[in-house]
Amino acid sequence: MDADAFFASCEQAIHPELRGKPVITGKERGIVAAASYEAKARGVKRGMGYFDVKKVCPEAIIVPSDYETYSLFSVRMFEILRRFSPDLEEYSIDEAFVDLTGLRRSFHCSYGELASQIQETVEKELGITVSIGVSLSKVLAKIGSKHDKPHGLTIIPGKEIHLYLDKLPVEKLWGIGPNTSAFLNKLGIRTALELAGKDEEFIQRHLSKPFQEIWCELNGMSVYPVVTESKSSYQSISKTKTFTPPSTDESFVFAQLSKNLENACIKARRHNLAAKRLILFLRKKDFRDIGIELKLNRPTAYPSELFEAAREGFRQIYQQGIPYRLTGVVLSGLMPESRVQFTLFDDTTKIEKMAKVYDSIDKLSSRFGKHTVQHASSLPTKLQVQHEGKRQDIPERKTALFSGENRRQRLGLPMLYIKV
DNA sequence: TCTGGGGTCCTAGGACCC
DNA sequence: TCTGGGGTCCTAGGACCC
Repeated sequence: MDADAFFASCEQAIHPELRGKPVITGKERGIVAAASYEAKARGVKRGMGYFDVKKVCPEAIIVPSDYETYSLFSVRMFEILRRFSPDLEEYSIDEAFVDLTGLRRSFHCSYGELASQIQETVEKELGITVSIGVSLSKVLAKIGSKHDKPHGLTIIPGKEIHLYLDKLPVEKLWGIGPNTSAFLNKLGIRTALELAGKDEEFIQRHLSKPFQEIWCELNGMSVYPVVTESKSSYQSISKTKTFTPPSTDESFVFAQLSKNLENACIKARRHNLAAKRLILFLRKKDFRDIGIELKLNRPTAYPSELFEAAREGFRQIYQQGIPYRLTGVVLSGLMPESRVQFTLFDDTTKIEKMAKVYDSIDKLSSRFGKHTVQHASSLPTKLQVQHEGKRQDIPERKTALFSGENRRQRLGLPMLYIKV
């Protein structure tokens, strides 16, 4: 099951005055996150900039994304599905896989009728429409759900699989991206049916595991399980930010990185996680990335423990005079904070102090808003305006430097700016 | 489609070990 | 000191997804 234009539909569900109108979400990002079908009909696409949106659809109503509301709709949607089957995979905020096997008996109806009931219930209770595909495997069900949108219900029985794969280009398949499509095309395979029709030996010779699995699924052999357990934790946490125009200002670029690092750590601490590895990367104007992965002495989610490594890593990847458009950090090798052990050589007193500092920072943030206290190294973020000739002073906020800056530096403690 | 942000998993090859 | 054969772990990078 896949909700139709989910974010936009949620907006229309709670704001009746938006119904029937071209609605776009993602105002805060500057690009289209979701577009209602009214907007899509006028040529609005995901990822479009608003300049282009205004051209094709001047009457579009653009609203900021409201993730809390969408999550609420999502939760309620999954609750409805659970009434039908406990074997539910929450695949994304607006998509789910449900294993209906065996349920014809208890509901006294066919799988198709069951799906139809699900669809009606969601639409009646939540006021949004969904599309459903019913078939023998997840890949086939996904094809079905996309086959007829919005408000579609497509059943693909084993005998009719070929009818749905025939006209379907391989690049439309779930799990096959531009690269594999190009490769398959070189092998003379253009449609999903051509891929499914190859024999097993051919598939094993030319393709790696993920694509062998897709081949099985296309042929009605289910190999992807419906994963019932909800994702409890993260493998990695990343924060990236694009800035325009691209910058050659080293301190500005590092400040961006620093800010991302702070944000990633905030998220890690919120989930009580500590990272064993830190990845830094910069994206050049031409969209090529350069990055470095650093092993940390101690799993941590405290920026002040990471800055030294980050500075060194940054020094290694940063090239003078090259314009960058984005910085990113990834915290990986995550483990529960409670399982972090001290080594013989850790300065436990210092670490405990640091823990207290960050605990306080997090408390202040929850009371007064994010970044009430932030690291000084993230501050040059606001100095961007130099491209127009002169630097502006730190705007927006009046800031005061914590006294004792040098002493804090000596102690390896973070420097703090306080919003007044 | 000249391109935003946050994720996951797989694979090849090197380092190292017995 | 050189050699064969077999295995594990780690890392960089690729490919995809929403």
